[in-house]
Amino acid sequence: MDQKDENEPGPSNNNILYRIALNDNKAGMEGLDKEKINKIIMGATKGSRYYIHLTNVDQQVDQRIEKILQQKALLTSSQINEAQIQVDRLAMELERRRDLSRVIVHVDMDAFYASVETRDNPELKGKPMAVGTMSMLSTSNYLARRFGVRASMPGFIGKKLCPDLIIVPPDFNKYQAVCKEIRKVIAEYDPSYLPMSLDEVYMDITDHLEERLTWPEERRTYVKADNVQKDNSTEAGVVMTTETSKPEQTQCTSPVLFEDSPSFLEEQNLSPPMPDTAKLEKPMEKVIVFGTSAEEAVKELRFRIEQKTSLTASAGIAPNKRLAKVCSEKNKPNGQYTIPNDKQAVMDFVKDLPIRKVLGIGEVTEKMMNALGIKNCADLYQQRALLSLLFPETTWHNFLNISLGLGSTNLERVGGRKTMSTERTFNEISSPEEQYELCRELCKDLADDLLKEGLKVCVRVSGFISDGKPQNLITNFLCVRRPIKKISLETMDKVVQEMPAPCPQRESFFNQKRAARQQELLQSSTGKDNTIKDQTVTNPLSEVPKNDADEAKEKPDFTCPICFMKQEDWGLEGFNKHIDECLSKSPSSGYSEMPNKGEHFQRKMTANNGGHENNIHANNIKNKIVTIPSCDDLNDFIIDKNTLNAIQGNQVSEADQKACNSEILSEDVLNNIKKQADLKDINKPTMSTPPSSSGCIRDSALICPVCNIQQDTTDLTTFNRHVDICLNKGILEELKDDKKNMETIHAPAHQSGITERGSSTNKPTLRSKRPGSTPQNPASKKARTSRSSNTIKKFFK
DNA sequence: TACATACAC
DNA sequence: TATGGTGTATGTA
Repeated sequence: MDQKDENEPGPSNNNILYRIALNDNKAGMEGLDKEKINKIIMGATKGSRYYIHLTNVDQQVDQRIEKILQQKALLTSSQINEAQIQVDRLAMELERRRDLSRVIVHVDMDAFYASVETRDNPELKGKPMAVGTMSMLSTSNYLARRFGVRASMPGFIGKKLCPDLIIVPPDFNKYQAVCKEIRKVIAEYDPSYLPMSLDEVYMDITDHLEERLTWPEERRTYVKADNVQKDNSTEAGVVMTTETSKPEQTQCTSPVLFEDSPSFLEEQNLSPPMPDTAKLEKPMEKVIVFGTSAEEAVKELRFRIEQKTSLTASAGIAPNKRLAKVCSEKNKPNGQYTIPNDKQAVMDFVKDLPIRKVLGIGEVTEKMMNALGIKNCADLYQQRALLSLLFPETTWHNFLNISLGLGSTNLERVGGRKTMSTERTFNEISSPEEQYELCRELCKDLADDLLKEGLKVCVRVSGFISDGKPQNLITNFLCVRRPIKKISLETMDKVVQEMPAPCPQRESFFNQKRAARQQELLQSSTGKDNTIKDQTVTNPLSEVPKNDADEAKEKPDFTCPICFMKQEDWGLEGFNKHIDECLSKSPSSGYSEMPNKGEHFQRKMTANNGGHENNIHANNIKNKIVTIPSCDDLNDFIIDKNTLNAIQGNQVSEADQKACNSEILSEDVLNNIKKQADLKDINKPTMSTPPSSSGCIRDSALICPVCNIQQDTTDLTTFNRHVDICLNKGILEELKDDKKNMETIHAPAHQSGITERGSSTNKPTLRSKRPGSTPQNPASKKARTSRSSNTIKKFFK
């Protein structure tokens, strides 16, 4: 491939440069030397893992395209004609329902993070800067954009493009504070605005406009504030009598946004139209009267934001969210664009609109569409019948809506957050210690996040009931104990001070070994190398003996989980070989009896169970993590067994010496327990624990931590059953409440004043304490459960 | 249901 | 040296 091709990115090219090359589809990036910039980017990218990754991903997309083209080739004209009739029928129906009654505004702050940083640090003025890290830039200022530096570009490439680039680490607390100020202004125009991120909101100003018509002029009149950063005097009607502005203050275009790029904007004839009200355009004018139209109202809004924060915003005004979003990009920065509420105006606008400009059409979709000869919305409409035959219903319906310029006017946020997750990108790590360390970090982060959100985690583990199957316990215990040993202590410390030993139940090392061996036997004739050893090495969580996160740091602990012999001189290979041998010697049942050689472990379990080693069994272990919604926000989570097991595994900590049962309870529950029993004593290893008693409550009366009632039993199983019922009762009560809410809550958001969604992005809804359970999203509880379990579970796979 | 993919910011 | 983190929606096996 020659250089020329490589520097002409485009989805139709059969290379991935279009993914890598400068995406200049951003305000402030017009007229750049793309060839030069792309050469630098390519130089920094080619051959990297990232490049390889992109190549792979792109190949998959190409395959999809290939498939679609094949399907297309098979279509007959009669099929297409028939589809055309169906699709047009739907199009007519959609047209009939077109809603042109609302005035929707999308407000988008210009280079938000970068502008905030520059505003707060005058030294950055006039210099190319970006907010982010060497790995990733969140945004760049307009001067940096002239070098090709933009958001979603790694900082090190930014530095290559612009060696003087200053990279400022993000300060989200600061942005949040600014965001709050901005939203206060926005709420005056639409208390039910819909925040999408810190720097973006949708508003419906229809009601405001209606009301605005009745306002006297004073109410639409503003005076430039003396200090744009202190805008307490910019309230309409107030500032008229507060002569705070000074003659030297000129028309207030943002000192932050434009100080570094005015000439560029002039060159491009993109001088910010803001505010283009005649009076405002006179530099020395102090008093500004805004009109009553949508445009004027939005200009006023942007003016006030700028007065208050010294930051500029751009806006789009249109009959629906989709179009408003496109419009806000149109005259960025510091501009606005309007599509009147008129069908013809909408269609005219949409006709030449490149599909990629539409929210939801990304690189992949664009490439697929291009392969079908579709570039803009007119093409999209043209090909509607074909698309209906090639794509799933939801997808082609969406395409049809896009091509007709249709979109939602609903600013209600459906439900609250559905998942919470933590992830980290890391270099290849083969060391188990590092893997576990990462694992621990992730757990800790997630637990912290859960706690920050007011979610409480309740983990309950109970019962080592004698049933004659001790090996399950042993193998599972060994499997999970070490790898995840510390994590839980670190992650859950904020909930509970000390954790007794858990009894993890995830797929054991032993089981995995056995399964692998069986598979190996099955496949031995095929000659495939699918050895246990391989699995041992590739599955970090099955690498029990070599993965002791605590001990391996000092020296590897090669204690065989089958025979319990410890041999520090073994290498990994030797160790695996030994395990193979041991496994091949072990009875096919594998778990039917305590290994004779297991003295080491037996000793531990003897200690754990107060000397009742013969009663150590595990098939009755109950593991649960329930994260209970706090009284004031967010979701409930029910984390699945595997997750719990993993976390419990970490909680083992000094499990060898401690009791095998544990309870990790919510703070409230824990407090209850604390009142009833001395936790310090509870967590101390004891040799006098009755075999069936919980390690947590063995020295005190069995008082249910949920209902707080003393149980008339000393039998742990019975007790646990009771606690189970109690916990479930709680959930059932919540479900009942939800049902009640469904029946009683109907008032639309705007009827109840400022709504949650208007007040905070992070706490998405005020309408319900538990947004996921609101009538808007009755099924979300289940969904969340599944999602949350997935996200955590992934860490332990 | 679980997982993969696409997308946004 | 080096290409993020978090969340949602949707399709598919």
